[in-house]
Amino acid sequence: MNKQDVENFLNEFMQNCKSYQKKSFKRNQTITTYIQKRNQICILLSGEADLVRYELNGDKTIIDHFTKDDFFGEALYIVTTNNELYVEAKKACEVLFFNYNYINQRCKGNCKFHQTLTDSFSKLILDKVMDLNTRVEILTKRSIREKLHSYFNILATRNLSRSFTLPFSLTDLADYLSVDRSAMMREIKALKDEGFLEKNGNKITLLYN
Amino acid sequence: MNKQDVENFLNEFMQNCKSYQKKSFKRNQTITTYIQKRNQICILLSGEADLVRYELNGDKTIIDHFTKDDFFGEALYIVTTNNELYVEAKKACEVLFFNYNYINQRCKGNCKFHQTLTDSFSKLILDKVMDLNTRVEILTKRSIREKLHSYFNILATRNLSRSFTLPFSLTDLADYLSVDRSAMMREIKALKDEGFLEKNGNKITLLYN
DNA sequence: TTATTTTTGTTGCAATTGCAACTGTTTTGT
DNA sequence: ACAAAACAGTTGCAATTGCAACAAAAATAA
Repeated sequence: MNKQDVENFLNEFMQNCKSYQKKSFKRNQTITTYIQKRNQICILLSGEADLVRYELNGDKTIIDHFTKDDFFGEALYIVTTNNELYVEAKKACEVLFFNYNYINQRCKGNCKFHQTLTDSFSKLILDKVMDLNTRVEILTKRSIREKLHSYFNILATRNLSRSFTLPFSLTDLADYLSVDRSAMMREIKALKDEGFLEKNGNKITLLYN
Repeated sequence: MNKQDVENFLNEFMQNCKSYQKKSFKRNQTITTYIQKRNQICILLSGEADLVRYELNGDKTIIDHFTKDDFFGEALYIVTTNNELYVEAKKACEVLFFNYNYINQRCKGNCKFHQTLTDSFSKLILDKVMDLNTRVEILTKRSIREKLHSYFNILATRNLSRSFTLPFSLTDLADYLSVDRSAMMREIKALKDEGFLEKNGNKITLLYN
């Protein structure tokens, strides 16, 4: 199920089924928290949002980054720790909320769109697994340089080009890679100086294979 | 679906369905690789195995650790990079192989166990998502001390006790946390000296809340 | 049971990373 | 349009981490 499929499906779903809520959020508003066990599934219809964790020492980690048609919710993020996680709108967002229980249950009207959702859900989850595996792949790299290299390669592959635009700010990139921002900037500068890449604002071009 | 459920299900499955292969492996043998796109799903019936990646520089990373009734396979590990991943037997293993396509297809005999598998699969995947989220949670911690703290807390929570046995050797723990072994040992020693934990071989007791 | 391999435990030293503290630029909100 | 906030870009210095190289203990294989 690709992004276009998701979009088509959602349009049909929203026209035919009333078992969801749609809400709008402004920049910096909290869309949801992963504290209460609400079995909530959310789909981002427009805008951008981050799943973030704040440590006691003030460190912020961007655990995930969501764009149009991404889905999230505590039903998809079950851990054994009791950290407080927030989904924060980075831009104005429209979000669809519904309950995970619906996914494996028929709704009262035996609505066929729930069935479609059920059928699609394992594929959506597999996408989520892929994202998480990618994230783990990057995070297990032992140096900032390797993390950048790994992440940039993934972006280049996705973009089918050695040029690509970073999906978020450099500040957020550091949080995503879970490294200090200034140390990351230093490393990016070194990569530029050594001729491994070119950088124009948020646009990166890799100069190696 | 807990471990007991998985076991019961597998027993029934294996008695009633022939669309799988069962193989045995000795210690250090490679069970499978994640290179070819085989859509293979594997279930570990007995023994222990690791999903590992070898970097060009020789670094080894333990991406995942499998014990009885865990399932794995490249159908569950799709990334955009072309790294070679191996599943290596740490002890003598028995493994069940079948194809992911079976999961969303009826088999020729319209076997009801495939249906059960289909129904169970999204739950199994959710468990996988949980594991991955936990892994990301640990890996995003910025220091070895925080990584250890985070991981030990998870083990303590799972074990419902502040005492627990590490599920793998200290050497492998370092690979799992993606840090240098000697640096990790130094940190464990510091934690002992500072009175945060006690250690007896692979048994750890946390002395804080 | 003995030899071999793996694991544990340690340490000095070098390299990397994080921290703090700035300045200038860009973006956002009113 | 202007003020405020966020972001980008730097740097010195301290702390942490990784590397290399051991010896001793434990586990495994023959």
